[in-house]
Amino acid sequence: MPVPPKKPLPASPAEEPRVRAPRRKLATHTIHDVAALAGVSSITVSRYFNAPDKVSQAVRERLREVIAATGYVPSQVAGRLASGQGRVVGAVMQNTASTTFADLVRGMNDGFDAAGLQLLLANTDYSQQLEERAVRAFAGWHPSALIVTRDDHTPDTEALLRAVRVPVVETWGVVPGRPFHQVGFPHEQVGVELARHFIAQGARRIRFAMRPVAQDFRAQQRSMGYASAMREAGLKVDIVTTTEAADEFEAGAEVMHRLQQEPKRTRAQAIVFANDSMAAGAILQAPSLGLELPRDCAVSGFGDAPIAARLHPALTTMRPAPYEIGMKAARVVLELMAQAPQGKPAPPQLHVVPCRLVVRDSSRIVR
Amino acid sequence: MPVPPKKPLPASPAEEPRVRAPRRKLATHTIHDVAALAGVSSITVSRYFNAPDKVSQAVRERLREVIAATGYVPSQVAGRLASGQGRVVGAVMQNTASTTFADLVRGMNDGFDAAGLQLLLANTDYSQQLEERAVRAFAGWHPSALIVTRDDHTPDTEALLRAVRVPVVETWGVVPGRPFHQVGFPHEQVGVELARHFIAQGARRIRFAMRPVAQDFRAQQRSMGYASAMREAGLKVDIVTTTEAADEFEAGAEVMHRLQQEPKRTRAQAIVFANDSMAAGAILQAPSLGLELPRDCAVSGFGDAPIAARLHPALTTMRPAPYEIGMKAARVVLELMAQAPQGKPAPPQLHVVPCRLVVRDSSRIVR
DNA sequence: TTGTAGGCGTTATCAG
DNA sequence: CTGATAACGCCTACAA
Repeated sequence: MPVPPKKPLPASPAEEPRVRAPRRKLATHTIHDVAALAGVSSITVSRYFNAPDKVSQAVRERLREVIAATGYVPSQVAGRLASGQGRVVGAVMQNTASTTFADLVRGMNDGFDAAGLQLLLANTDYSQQLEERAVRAFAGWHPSALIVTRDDHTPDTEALLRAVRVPVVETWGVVPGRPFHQVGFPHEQVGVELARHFIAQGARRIRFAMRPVAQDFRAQQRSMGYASAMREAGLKVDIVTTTEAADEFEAGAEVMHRLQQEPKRTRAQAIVFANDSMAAGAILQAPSLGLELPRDCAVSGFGDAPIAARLHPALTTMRPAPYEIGMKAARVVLELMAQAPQGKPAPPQLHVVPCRLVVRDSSRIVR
Repeated sequence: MPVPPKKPLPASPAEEPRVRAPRRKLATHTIHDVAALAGVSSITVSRYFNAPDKVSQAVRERLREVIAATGYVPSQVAGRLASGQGRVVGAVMQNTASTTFADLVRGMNDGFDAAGLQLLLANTDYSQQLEERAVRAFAGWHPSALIVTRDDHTPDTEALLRAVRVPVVETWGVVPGRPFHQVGFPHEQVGVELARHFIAQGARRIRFAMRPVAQDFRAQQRSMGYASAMREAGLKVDIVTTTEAADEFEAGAEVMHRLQQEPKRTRAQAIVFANDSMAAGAILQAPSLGLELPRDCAVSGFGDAPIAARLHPALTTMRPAPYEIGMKAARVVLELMAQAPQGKPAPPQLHVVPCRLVVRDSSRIVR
């Protein structure tokens, strides 16, 4: 006869032979506590949160009170495990600190928030290694989608992205021929438009100026667009790269120094700067070099930073729409989730959120 | 004889009368799959990830191969549920899009990343309502801590913050007498230092200029510091507020317009701008108004934005350390987690990450 | 509209 | 060093 497990000695409460220590709990109140207090089953409480219409008015009222009294909040962790849906989206950014990328994040966050998806963020400072690490880390959250902000991944990253079997959206730039969905605009086109803007005004010596950081591959893409437009027009491609040390403003100033030292007759009539900060640095430096812009040299930027319009001369630039791109990326993800609950992985599409040329004084070619 | 509760149908697998449809799964491979393939138990696989030293060299090698072959990634969701530790930190930011706050986020992210904590981000655009919503949402993730970036919460939010029974860190600013941990610097002090900087140079008519947005309560705190320093010196407090419509740069320009129209003898000798953008707007606008800075009016900013050093005159400003503040906030959280595994909730402490005065040309009082 | 049974993938506990 | 067992808190499937 097996021993009866219960109550060998009523006097000593610590007598129980093998009581396992209780394990650490995540929640103070659980759905069961709430259910018990309201006199319903726990699934009804679950429905109260996930499908309120399926719960009667009366029960709903009672639950509202109990929940308010206990301060119960459903556990996201348990819920996601049980439902088999992570409802999380991982986004890998190259540079969280710039306002442009910050706006991109804001757009995504707003888009996902409304749909109950939690955005997980990683910052890589343009490192491919860190991107790989981030993607791997996100995989463990069973993301509903992954968003990346570059198109040149390490082979391992690319393999990982396919392996997670989840929609992948490349954002900010778009380039043809990628195996993933893309939301953004073609950076080459930015270079093309700015070059043409100057070419159309009759300029022939047009320079592209950028920093040497291999990291900012988008700037390189823009420079390539510039180059192709120049070649198309039969003009000489003239890309200058600044020294390493400088920050963007400093780099812009350096470009002007160099320009000033060139003989007037052969020097660039216009400079397409890789971004607004460089262009601003150039404009701010010009007066002390005895250069008057745009008479002595027309300039343009990229980004339409708030300061662009306040410079003298006001800066001609291309205005991207980072917030809209982020929002659109979120929408694309939501669509993909709705379309393919499982099975066929929807062919990759290109979503262009265009970039606008904003013409101000700085780009006027003066003869 | 009662029926044995175990093993419902050992012999015939297809005999079962009611086979339930399989439920949706989160993972493609589980820890059990890996364990089976490697010929060990699943707990050993768990140890391989969480305590590798407790697994023999041989087994470790075998597991490495199997994991590489399957592409298995441990489920964060399941792991956190089982371990009873969310290992998540929720951070509520007022304005994700500014570089300063973005740097704050970067600091936190870097700090938490190293410790395996996942940062969850919310953006409120200075809304107290959205802050409350975000805190509530984060509660469901069983955060190890919550980070907020203001000290004036709604009563409900404040109640929520206490109810989660988790360390709460208020960051960016610090003010005495709060019930939560704080990491940052006293914004009043910024106003005090800048006012004194001008007072020490003999200026008597010193103005503080800000936008009317009630939202930026930090700027208000800085203005109060300015005011107290002025009163202390027996000088008149002169706080001007711009019109609604303008952005920061525009607002700064507006302040200069107003200044120009005042009679020279009574107008401000120095202006403490609420931030660098406003000050930059002012400096950029001045020449076209026939004002020469700092001769006609000395100015200062706040934030030490990259452009501050490149303006003419270069802008005197206060330099905060957002990245360091974020990093420190992360450290504080980690310490609190280590200190109080449970029980006594460590008395709130103040951690000041100081803000530095950076003197440049714009603040020179010329007589 | 409400309830029962059981599993989601992992780790804590206890035992070899 | 390795393993069996039982939660963790919720939700899907199915039944009433």
